[in-house]
Amino acid sequence: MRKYNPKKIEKKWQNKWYSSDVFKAKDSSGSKKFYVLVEFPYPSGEGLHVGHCRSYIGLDVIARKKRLEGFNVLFPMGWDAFGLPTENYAIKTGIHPAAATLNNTDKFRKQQKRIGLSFDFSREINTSDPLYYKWTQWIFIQLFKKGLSYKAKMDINWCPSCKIGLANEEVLDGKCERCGFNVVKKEKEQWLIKITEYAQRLIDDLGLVDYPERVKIGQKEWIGKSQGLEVKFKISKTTLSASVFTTRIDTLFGCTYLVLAPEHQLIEKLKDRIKNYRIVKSYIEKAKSKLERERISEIKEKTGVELIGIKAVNPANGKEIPVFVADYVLINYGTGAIMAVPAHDKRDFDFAKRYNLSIIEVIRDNKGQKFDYDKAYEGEGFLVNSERFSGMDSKRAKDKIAKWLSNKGLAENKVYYKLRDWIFSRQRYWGEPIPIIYCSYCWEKKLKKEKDEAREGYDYIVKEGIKYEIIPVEEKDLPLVLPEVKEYKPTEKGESPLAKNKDFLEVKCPKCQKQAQRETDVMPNWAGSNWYYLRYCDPYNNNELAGKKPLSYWMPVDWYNGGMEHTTLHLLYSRFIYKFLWDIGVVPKSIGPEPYRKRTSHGMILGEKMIKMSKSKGNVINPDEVINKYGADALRVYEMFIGPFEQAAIWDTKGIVGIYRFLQRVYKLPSKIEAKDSELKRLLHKTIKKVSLDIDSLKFNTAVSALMEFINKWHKEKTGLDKDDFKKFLIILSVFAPHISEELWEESGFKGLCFSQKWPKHDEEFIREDKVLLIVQINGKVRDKIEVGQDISEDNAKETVLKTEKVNKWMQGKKIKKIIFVKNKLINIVV
RNA sequence: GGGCAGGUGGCGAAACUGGCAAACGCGCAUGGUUUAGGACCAUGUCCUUUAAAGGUUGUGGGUUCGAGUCCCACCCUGCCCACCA
Repeated sequence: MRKYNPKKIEKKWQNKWYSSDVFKAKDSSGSKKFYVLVEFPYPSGEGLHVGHCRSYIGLDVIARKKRLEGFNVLFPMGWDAFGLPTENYAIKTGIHPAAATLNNTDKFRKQQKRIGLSFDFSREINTSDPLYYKWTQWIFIQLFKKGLSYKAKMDINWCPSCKIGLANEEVLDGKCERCGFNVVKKEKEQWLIKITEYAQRLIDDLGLVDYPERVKIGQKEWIGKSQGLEVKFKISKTTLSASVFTTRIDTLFGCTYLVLAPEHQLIEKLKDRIKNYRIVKSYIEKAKSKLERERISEIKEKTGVELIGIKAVNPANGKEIPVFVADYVLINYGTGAIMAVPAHDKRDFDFAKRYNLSIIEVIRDNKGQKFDYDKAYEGEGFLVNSERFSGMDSKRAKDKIAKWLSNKGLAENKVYYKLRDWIFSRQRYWGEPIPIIYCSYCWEKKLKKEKDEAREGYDYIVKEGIKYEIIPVEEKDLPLVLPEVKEYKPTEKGESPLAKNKDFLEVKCPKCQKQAQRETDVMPNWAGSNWYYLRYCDPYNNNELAGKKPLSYWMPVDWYNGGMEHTTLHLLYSRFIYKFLWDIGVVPKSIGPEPYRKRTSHGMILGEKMIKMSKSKGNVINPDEVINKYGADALRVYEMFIGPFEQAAIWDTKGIVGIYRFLQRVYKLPSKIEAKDSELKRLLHKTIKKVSLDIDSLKFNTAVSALMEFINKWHKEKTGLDKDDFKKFLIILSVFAPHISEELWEESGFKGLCFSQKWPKHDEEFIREDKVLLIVQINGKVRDKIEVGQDISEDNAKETVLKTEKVNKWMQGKKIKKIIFVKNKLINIVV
């Protein structure tokens, strides 16, 4: 009796594959290329878990199928190795992050090979390798040279526990994403990247790519474009004015007060005229020091202080209105000031109610329902109480009022984005050192004119009263290697541990050779991961980020799959960096302005009761355990069978048993090759058709079930398949279960590897059925099913059906009103 | 508060442009095989009912010869974002 022994089979084939070059992508090839990319993992100490595998296996199926279809496939793997967990591990254990990383990547690679993934490991990259991050630093320098990176003092989210500045996206609910500590505000000098400059293009070019609609929506929402009007409100008895941004200029007549953000500069300018300045000042101080957490929890409780002695003028009607400072207005969106229309904005309404401010209805909904002063009406409608605009439709009023104000020079069209510049500094150790040098001598040498034109943050910085010129490291001196340090912890002041390393900190200025200082911040995780797919095209190039020739051949990425959680930020950042590199000609123009042609996202794999798998909950499933028990093929097929690829799925180890049974059944079949049976042949061709279509549309689960149905049928039949058809079956099976397929291929005496055959095509001739099952309905209810010839005519069908016993029984004493006939499917008699 | 995804057996899930609801798998039940367990094989398994028949896709309505699928209203779950003017 044959026994299915996955351990033996899998080891054997993995040895063959990984010691040969079957998975290697060839840079020059006559055939068409196909670039399949999966997000590279952060090599944590825990190793791979079954969630990673879902993406790898799914795209491995795609990659293998594309190869069988004759494409020259690039399917690479690498490591996103910089990052906090490894650094925290170093702080705890004293083990150098590089050593830990080496350990972890070895582990990951080994695990991936145990699954039989067809990655081209000869192109493996590692973001913490100086030969790689040389180019990450190089990109930063190019950004700097184009004025797209700058240093600015800003309030950052500071985690007092991790002693690290956090990006907005790392703050969840006012707490540090990693340690859960409450985040506070802290002013720090940070490097920023001007992604905002690309906002419009990042929206527009979404039209060029094949992403799921929800991903496109996510990107657009994050960029948050809004088109509106910037309107000037004069401050009474002064020459000053406050600009506000609004998308609802049609509500202008309902504006009954103005609100400034606490950080608004106008307050300082009006200092002497504000009668209650002390109270205002203390409100501002309090607002500024508020923790993120408090601000969020106080959304419903809007607070503010009136600037007594100050009035603004509503440009619509010349009326004087009060001015407030309140922290529900944000300094970093729009102009940092708003015109408040309490009748038609919920936030303004809440505020006006609290401080007893007047509320004037100016928009009435189209049903003409009167405003009830109970809550704001935010919809559109027609104008009331708006002088000569009253009665006008709100859409038309927008244009009219905008024109009227523009002609008076009081307003202009404006577009704002929610997207902010990207904070690119981390006061940490385990990251790419930012290749910047600060030289005070160079600054002093500058001509007065140059100094006048210089911008802080772009050309110079000020540190403890001294000005320094910002000078990028010379490109020939890259990589700027991350030095050894004694301690990996940030300093008490919250500086990078690099600041304590004198050999690193002190450097000769590349311009004047005098004593200068290095930047000690490092880059965030994103830095290495937003251009890695370019490096795979040419991973060993030491003169360029990647050569033009391999880039032109391989790019763009044809299919990129990754986690749902990366579909906004990682995707946006990497699209931006790509566009920049494309603009400066590093990436050939011919590739086009987008890096990824198609993006898909796999769903998460959850533990029991829909709980996320995590180390702390102890419910992480390690693929090794599964492989030890059932084999890699079973793991692969199970992960594809578990549910729709793009939806979350619940892991159930018991479910693998069914897959194991299926594979076992497959293994025992070969004795049945020989005889011919047209029914089985027909099913095979149907199966080929379904599996081909399903894989292309990411429906792996139904593709697997089609394979099962075929095997079940074969298992029951007394007869088998001929050799050619058996080959076809093995080939379509091999993308899911490559080891067992290869073994059976060899055992059957077929030539070459199953891996390098041709993907079979189904033959419609074989699929065609002579007879079809016609559903017979009476009044839409199924009453009978009869077998009729393919393509039977309507008249024939009627005649046949009306003769049958069952139909006659149901028809007794009833008249036919109508008959609906759907060819080869159904006939419905309406009585 | 906004956006997105989803709601179908005991469970994971199928159902192409409206046309046999529950394919495939797990689990369960009965029988066979086995020293026993496991494994394997066979049969059955949405609900009510012996059957005939009827009912059933979160709830309520609508369109249609016909609705899990389309339209309207509502309820629930998950994820993401959140004072963005």
